[in-house]
Amino acid sequence: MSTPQAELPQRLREACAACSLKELCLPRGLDGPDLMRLDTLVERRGPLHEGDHLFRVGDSFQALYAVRAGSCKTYTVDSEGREHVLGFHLPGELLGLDAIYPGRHLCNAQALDTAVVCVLPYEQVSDLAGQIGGLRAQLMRLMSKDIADTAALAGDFTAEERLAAFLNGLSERFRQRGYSPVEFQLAMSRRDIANYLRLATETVSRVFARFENDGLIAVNRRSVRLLDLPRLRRLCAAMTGMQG
Amino acid sequence: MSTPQAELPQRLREACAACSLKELCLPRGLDGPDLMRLDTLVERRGPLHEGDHLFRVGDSFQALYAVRAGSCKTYTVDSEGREHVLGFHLPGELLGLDAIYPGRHLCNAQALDTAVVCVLPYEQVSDLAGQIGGLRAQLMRLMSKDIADTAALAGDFTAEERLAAFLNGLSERFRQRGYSPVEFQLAMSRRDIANYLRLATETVSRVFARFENDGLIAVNRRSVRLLDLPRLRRLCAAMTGMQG
DNA sequence: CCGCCGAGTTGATATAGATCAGGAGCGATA
DNA sequence: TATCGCTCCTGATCTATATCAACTCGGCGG
Repeated sequence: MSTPQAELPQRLREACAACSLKELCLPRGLDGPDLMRLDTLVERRGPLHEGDHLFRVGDSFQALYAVRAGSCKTYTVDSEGREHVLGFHLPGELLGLDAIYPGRHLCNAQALDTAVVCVLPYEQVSDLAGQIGGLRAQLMRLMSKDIADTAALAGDFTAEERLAAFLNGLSERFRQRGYSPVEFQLAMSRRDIANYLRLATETVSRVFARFENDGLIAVNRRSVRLLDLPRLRRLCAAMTGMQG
Repeated sequence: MSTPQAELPQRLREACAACSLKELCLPRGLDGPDLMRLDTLVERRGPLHEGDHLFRVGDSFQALYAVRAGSCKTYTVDSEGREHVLGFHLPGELLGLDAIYPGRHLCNAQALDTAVVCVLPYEQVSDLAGQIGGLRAQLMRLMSKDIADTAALAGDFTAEERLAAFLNGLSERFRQRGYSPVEFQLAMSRRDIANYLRLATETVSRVFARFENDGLIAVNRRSVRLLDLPRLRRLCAAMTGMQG
């Protein structure tokens, strides 16, 4: 049933980038013709440059996006002017799921660095999902995972638990993509991390410093090395336990 | 295209209860035969009594549940023993969406009072969603809404904003179900509310008291009357703005 | 190469909300 | 009706994290 990535049609292979979109297509018995049909839907967009917006609050919802290269953040600015970062999106991850219900985007999506995305026109993907059970199942799974992840983030945890979970989550995602799970560059500023974790930037700085003092990590500006993954995992076990 | 509720087959009509499951079936061009097919999938379960569990963490995921009568909470207990309430579910609302991805339940679901639920076997519902575009679209919409709601809850807001949004959300949900949007009984304890909003129970008590002093609400134990809905809405505008 | 500017860090202080402690109301049980 | 056992409320403190303030560092333009 499973199809090695090399057999994916071209645009789709690009969209997949060793990621959740690969999951979207591969492990559920999509065969050549099915993949070809999905592939023909995919358009490429970009490159976006740092700070460019992929979509903004209020934009009509037409398509889901899969990050192909670079990274994005999604965020809102509330009526008091506070910025809330909803998520960071690495290659292969899907953007825009929250816009399906209202039919317009509820958040802004902005490139954190030079980024390329694949456009998945929603109506057509949905139609195809009607015909291909594996695609439908995988779409539901991705949305389901999004719900669980967001719920974990919504929980009541300390600054240390939250930052540990953040680093652990990034590590896991890099690992899945074939990059080092213990040494990587952060694409986002301290301010973005803080807004994501509901902390002040100063608190993020301080917890980074504390982790470094404790020998958990080595951090310099945006480059991070995880020195004690097991201990980091234990620190955030309570939080990751909610994500499955 | 739209079908008035009276035309729904019996079990489905029960499952709907003037709610999101009604949305699931009605407004998207499901006709009589389609509805009949969905109806035959629905089984009823209950009554559950206060404190009974509908499912528990780790249970194999077989079905989604729609509350038909009464109400439920979903919650987790983390490795430190802290309880996190993920949501409260009124008649018509769907439970268990977060379990699709991992194939097992990530949270516990417990009746807050005497409750009846409808069981929607997931595989069969998914198959049917493949055949009926309107059902598929509506399932996606419900999951999408769940993502947006959870993201709003995950945001960084004050105790007052959070409690105001909680009351406002309940009001809205009661209104949609044909009940009074300004006078209702809370099915959940202060402790549950606090765990849901990431506050201490004492803080919930105090904010209730403050709201009452300010003439916003009248509250006595679990009965609540909203006296100034516009002002309440303004208090939580920042938060509800994230939900669409 | 210098000087600027924004990002990040670090220290001092403030505060929202937690925790601790006690008491009041209310329903269930006998 | 008395007593237990909750849930809820209220006051007194405590604390994790925010806020305010100053400084450092590294990159970039001129």
